[in-house]
Amino acid sequence: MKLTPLAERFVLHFGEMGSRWGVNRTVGQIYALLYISAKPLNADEIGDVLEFSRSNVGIGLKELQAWRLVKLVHLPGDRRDYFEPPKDVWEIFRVLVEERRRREIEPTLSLLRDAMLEQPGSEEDRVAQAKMRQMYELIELTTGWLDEVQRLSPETVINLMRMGAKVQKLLDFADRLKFGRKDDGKGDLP
Amino acid sequence: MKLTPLAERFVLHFGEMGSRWGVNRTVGQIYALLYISAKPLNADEIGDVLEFSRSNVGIGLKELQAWRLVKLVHLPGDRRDYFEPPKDVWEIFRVLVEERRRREIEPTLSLLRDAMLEQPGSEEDRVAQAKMRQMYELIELTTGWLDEVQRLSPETVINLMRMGAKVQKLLDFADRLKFGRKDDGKGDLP
DNA sequence: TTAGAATTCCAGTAATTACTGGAAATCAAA
DNA sequence: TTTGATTTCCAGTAATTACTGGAATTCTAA
Repeated sequence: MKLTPLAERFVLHFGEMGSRWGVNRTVGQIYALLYISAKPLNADEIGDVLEFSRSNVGIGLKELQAWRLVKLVHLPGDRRDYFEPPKDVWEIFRVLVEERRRREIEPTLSLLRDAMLEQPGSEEDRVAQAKMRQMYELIELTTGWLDEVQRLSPETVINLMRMGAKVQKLLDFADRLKFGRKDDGKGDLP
Repeated sequence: MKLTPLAERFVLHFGEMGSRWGVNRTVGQIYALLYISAKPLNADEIGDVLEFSRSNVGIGLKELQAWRLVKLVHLPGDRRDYFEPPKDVWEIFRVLVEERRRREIEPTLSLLRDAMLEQPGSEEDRVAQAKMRQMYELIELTTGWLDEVQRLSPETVINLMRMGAKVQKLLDFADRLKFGRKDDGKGDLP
């Protein structure tokens, strides 16, 4: 089996991009192939199309499962493992955010927490701890916000995003109405 | 010169984390060192503390400059190049978001745009194009929103983040007031 | 329980990426 | 200019990471 030129370009691109995210070329290509595939694929089909060894495909699929970017499914009357990505692109986005956070952010937060608790042994340590605290607070704020956003429905998030910076103006407006002020000097709705 | 245990832990951690972002251990360590340092450092000092060869430090610093994560500064009466990160942690955050977008997102958007314009050669191509369009729309929405947020002041962004999901409720509230409705069935402020 | 099909593991090898030391180039002050 | 200090470039080498094919294991249906 062979890829159409369109599919091939997509697959190769994700192979290259994979290396910029913590996954290798193989893994990127396998994911891209599954993403645009009309139906779930098994390891043999993937290896056949991408010309990877059977083992290499196996390893790649295991890594994608660890990322929760592909799911194992079974087809009736077929013992082999088939794989497909989550149906909804928002679901994929959510999983990506969660996994990156778990792998990259949480260990850093934990290190920063420990480091901040330590008794500084010198003036340099005191400066270093202050910088670490700044970083910690920024990450805490951002991830806390992400947590809250993830609780909203995709539709709500889409709406909020479509509003963009208008949110701030609307909030000013609501604020004024709520507290019955005439004008707070911060401008108005368009 | 030698690092305090506190600084060393931080530096080593960022070395490991570097590999999960597209930079190598060396680059991660150099950045971490500069970040917690009380004053700008030159290449010799960095190589001395981290025990890297002079060239290796040079390459690492060049990469960090390409990421705009460190700035070149000069000290009066000293010809050597000194380096320091942007002062404000929010500035660092902004730069990181921008650079990752430029390197990882823009090339993908460009590929997707091209691919979507092509005449599908088969049913598979049509399916693939539909998936690509979904991905494209999600990325467009998200990056467009990011653009708008980046125009706000850090203080405003901090405030919005602190509000978290309350934003949605406040917006419903503003919406109702604005259009003079008694109740739209979507709930109320707490 | 067994045969056959599929998956996982593993050791050796290939490919890639990172690092070093020295040589060349650049730069600023004299 | 020239000199001395500093930075950049480069080729060879080391280290890491990825890949392969086969062997061992697991699993299911008969």
